[in-house]
Amino acid sequence: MPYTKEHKDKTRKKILRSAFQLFSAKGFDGVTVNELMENCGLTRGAFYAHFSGKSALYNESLKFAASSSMLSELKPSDVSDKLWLGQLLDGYLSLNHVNGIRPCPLAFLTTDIVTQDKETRETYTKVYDGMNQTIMSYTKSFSSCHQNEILSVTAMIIGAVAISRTLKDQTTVSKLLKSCRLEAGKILGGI
Amino acid sequence: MPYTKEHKDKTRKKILRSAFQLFSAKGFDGVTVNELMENCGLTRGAFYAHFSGKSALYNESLKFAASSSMLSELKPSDVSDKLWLGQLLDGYLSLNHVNGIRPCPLAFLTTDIVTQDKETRETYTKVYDGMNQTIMSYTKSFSSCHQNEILSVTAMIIGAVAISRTLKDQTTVSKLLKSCRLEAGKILGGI
DNA sequence: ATTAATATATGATAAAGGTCATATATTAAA
DNA sequence: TTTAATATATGACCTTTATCATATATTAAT
Repeated sequence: MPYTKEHKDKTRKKILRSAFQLFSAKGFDGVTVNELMENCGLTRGAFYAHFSGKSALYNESLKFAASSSMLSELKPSDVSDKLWLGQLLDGYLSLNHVNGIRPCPLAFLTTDIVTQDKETRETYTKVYDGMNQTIMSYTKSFSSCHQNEILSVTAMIIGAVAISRTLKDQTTVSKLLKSCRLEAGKILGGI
Repeated sequence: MPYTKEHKDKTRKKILRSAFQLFSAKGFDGVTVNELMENCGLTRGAFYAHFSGKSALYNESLKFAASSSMLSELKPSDVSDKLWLGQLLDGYLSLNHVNGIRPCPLAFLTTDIVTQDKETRETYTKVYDGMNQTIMSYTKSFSSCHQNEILSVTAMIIGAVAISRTLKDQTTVSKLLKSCRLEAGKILGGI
């Protein structure tokens, strides 16, 4: 028996992390299996011992990213829902996020998803539903919280980050992020 | 002198239209010069008589799409700014739009833009600025109109359309669009 | 009808990239 | 230290595709 059981799992995770980083930065077609593997110190040959193909990897990396995302982080028990939600908005609408620190797949892969296979699109939909659920669950405790408000805030902040990535001028980006932070806070009942 | 002078220009426009339709549906890498040209009844060889390459075409098709977009349409003089803005929001946040009738490049190409060349990104930025300008100019006449509100509404409706395209379930999409229509109207001063 | 200018088509090229067959390297267990 | 199981690397294949050189087709003007 070669290698420990954890070794393969670690490599798999390393590939997933690397994959999401690259996919979110360059899109499905912008990433080659070659660079992906070299990015984690391996060569392309090893790839097919871990995943059935590039499409399958994309889907898995999306799941992986969602589970390790900002929004999946669990709230410390000594922080109020309202405060926590405010912090989530702050983090989501930050320059760090736009510049690729723990990017949200919903905002970074949006357009790319449309051309992916059924499985991947279903994953994306689940992640999207999850985001709405998360925001709703925190909002409920301090606001009347209509569905309209949740859905529109989600669209706004995903849109804000997606657009921000296309803009070069950081001042413009900051203005956009700040504006959305403010208006999103208002919609959710004054955060 | 073969062909009329208009002929080349017509072909060019035909290519641009075809290009934007395809690029917005499948992204830069998802479209081949071959299919693009066959889509307008020509073959790939003819392409290089009109554009210097695929990247240049992408940029040009983006400009073309912006100029023929919903939001560039000029308001009939007998319609109030407020009413017109409401109609713009209705059209933008409609199933027709999501399904590709005169798609807005801002919402359909968002992620794709990040990996394009400098010129294309600059074009995209201009189109984005233009959208904010347009919405602001209509809003000014009936509302105090802070920049925060404009920027957040733009992000919201672009986000809404971009997300809608990723979702298969039309009921979910309708709910999302309706929600954003409502909240965007509120933010802009009750439309 | 002929011609000249130009649009379009065809064929070729070269590079890129996903995938797989096969060879090599690694290491836990005997 | 040997071995067996498995991870990784290498080489090759085949397809796809952007681009360009060259050939052909088209048509306004003569």
